[in-house]
Amino acid sequence: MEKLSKELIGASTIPIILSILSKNESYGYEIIQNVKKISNGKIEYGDGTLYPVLHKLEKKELIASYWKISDSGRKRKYYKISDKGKKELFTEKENWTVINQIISKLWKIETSLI
Amino acid sequence: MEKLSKELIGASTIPIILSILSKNESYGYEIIQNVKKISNGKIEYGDGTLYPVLHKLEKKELIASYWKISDSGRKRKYYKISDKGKKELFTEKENWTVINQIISKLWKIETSLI
DNA sequence: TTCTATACTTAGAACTTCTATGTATTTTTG
DNA sequence: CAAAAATACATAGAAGTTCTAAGTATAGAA
Repeated sequence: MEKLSKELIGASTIPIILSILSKNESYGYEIIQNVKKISNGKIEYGDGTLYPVLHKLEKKELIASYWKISDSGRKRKYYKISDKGKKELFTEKENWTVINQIISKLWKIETSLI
Repeated sequence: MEKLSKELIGASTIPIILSILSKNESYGYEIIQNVKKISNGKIEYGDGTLYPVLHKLEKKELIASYWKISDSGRKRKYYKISDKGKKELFTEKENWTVINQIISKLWKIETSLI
């Protein structure tokens, strides 16, 4: 199985990021690694792709950030989900469920005709 | 439940159109009505949205078109899925399944932590 | 005869993400 | 110790997308 299509990646990026942040605070680089791992390499965000998305989410106040110095002395920008972000995530989940139902309905009918 | 997000609509448009055309030949206006019905009004393509997508799919040779005059005398441009389009639909289904697994995995973990 | 529904087209606006490039530090390897 | 690789973030501009809006045209209903 190959990489996923751009459209699907695009549609899933925000719900995925919000989901990850709803479990633990995290920072850009770690999110990229995490998503790669979870998806078995099928989703690999470029850093130039993810960071602008994080900035956008912060601007919309769905997440908030703060700088932290790690033990190694490395600077990391941590992101945390906000209440608004949690609500948004809930809505995104509902949407995803609905579209899945529509699509699986279509595909079931079709399969039965083949 | 409201209308779906643009991103999800965008990601699902091509698989949905190809699915519909894999069952029956159809034309733009009918596809719009059909999707509206199947989705209980949650997906309502504007005509200015759907037609360019059909043109794009035709240019990529995933579908082919021909004009037909209906009994009423009205001109309709019918679209038919091609072999290439069927392959594409298959790939899209695989992609959709994969992303669903990734996402539902994320959401399951999260739910169990709440 | 006027309005609504049917039917298609396309230019341009608006919005996205992705590529490419830049900066900087820490860790690993030779 | 020096070089290379990994870690970490930022952003301008390219490229691609869909959506809005406006236009054309005909059939049927009121």
